[in-house]
Amino acid sequence: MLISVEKTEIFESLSSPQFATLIKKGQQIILQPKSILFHQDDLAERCFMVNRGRLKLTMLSEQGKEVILRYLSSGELAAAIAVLRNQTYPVTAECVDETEVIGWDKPTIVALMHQYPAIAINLLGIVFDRIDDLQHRYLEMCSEHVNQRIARSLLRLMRRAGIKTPEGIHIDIPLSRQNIADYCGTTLSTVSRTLSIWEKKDWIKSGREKIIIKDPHALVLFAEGV
Amino acid sequence: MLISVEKTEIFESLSSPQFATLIKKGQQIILQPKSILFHQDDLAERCFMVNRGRLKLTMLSEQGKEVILRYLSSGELAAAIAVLRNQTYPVTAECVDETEVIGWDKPTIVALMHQYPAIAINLLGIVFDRIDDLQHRYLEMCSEHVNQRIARSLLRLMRRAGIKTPEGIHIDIPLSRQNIADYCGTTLSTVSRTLSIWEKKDWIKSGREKIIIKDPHALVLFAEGV
DNA sequence: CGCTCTATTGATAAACCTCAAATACAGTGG
DNA sequence: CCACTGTATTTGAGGTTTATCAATAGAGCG
Repeated sequence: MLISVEKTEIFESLSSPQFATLIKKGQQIILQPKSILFHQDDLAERCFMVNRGRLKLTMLSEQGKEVILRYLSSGELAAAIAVLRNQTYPVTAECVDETEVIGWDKPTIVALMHQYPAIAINLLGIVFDRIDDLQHRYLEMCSEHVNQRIARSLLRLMRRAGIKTPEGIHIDIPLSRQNIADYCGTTLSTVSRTLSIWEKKDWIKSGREKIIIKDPHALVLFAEGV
Repeated sequence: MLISVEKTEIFESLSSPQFATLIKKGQQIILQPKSILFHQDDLAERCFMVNRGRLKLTMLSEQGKEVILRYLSSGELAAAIAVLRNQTYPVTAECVDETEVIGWDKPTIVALMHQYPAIAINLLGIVFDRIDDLQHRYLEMCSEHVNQRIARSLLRLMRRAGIKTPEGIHIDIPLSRQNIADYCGTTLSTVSRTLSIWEKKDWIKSGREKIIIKDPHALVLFAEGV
């Protein structure tokens, strides 16, 4: 298995032999695009680390509207805290590309945490980032207009999955207008209209499920209401 | 100090002597209503447990709009994860009533976590609840109409701070229309209008900074879009 | 009783969604 | 290489929701 300590967020302060033990105790799973790793309201029996590919984490409202919470890439964890509780987890994890994950069941991960307290403490750091991200997005949802939120969403996705190209920074996730709408709580039409305007201003370049950001600075200013 | 293990969320699986040690290592602080325990973008140098009274956790948007993240009551923790990172924490904690907290500085809390791994693991459980709450509210913000969100907010506050009275369930937090608006991302006028309607339907009874819920079931049905 | 803070309510405007039709694009099989 | 098919995207018209502004009424306090 091609897993390095460096690319993981959870095992930062562990030694290599400790890390090897952890991976050995987990189970490798390979999934096809669009398959579901775990489903909303499943009992959280295992937690996972993405090793290759990407997961899309979503929630479904009672009216059936899908909301995207986050995209996870290599080294990131899913259901890591949920597994510690004997509860269901109201989130669905769907593969965007072909995706490889390592899974640990509850007894294993709990035992590992007791054996290496650093894991739990690292996990707290990771969770802090999640809360921070969620709180900021919650703040934006409460206080900003749709197209500001779209700008911030593109910038956020760019920071997490951006690849430099001659044309600009390419967001390396297949993102439809609908996906962007689900990510920032609006509709396909509104996203499409907004992106059209920005494309005319040469701030972005977009295609079918593809976004390239040509002028991040303009988007930042726009998001800040300038 | 009047602190019991039972009423705290963090120290659940600790023995009483262990618990006593923890409290002894902390610092007791008593604050007047409206005073600020920590301010948005302060460096998180201590974490706190509320022992008496209530804290209001808020964030401020770039345009100056206040958003209420949560009200904390006895036994709940503030800045508990932020303190583990050497970072600022974008949240303000303001006292609603006269409030007593216990504070621990970073070296102390880190040492305690290494000494008693159960603390870090309990903390993960608490943090899970926070994330769960935030995710649900984020979902609601993304997918529901204002008055559905107001209904859910009242129900949520009722569950966390409700007191049974002959008239109905009283939310034991001084809540102005503006507070409710800040809690669910809308405006004072909209909240006032909505509550007026519900008062006429006899679902609630409200006064100056006071809400009594007379028919929770009606609100639940309304929130679910029935 | 007057002062201040909170709440109510109306009128108006802006933001945004919904619905719908047309167009562009990628992949497939002939 | 081209037509075909299923998505994805664009764009318009119209309506709903909700914010904004503003003026009035009510509650609590010294």
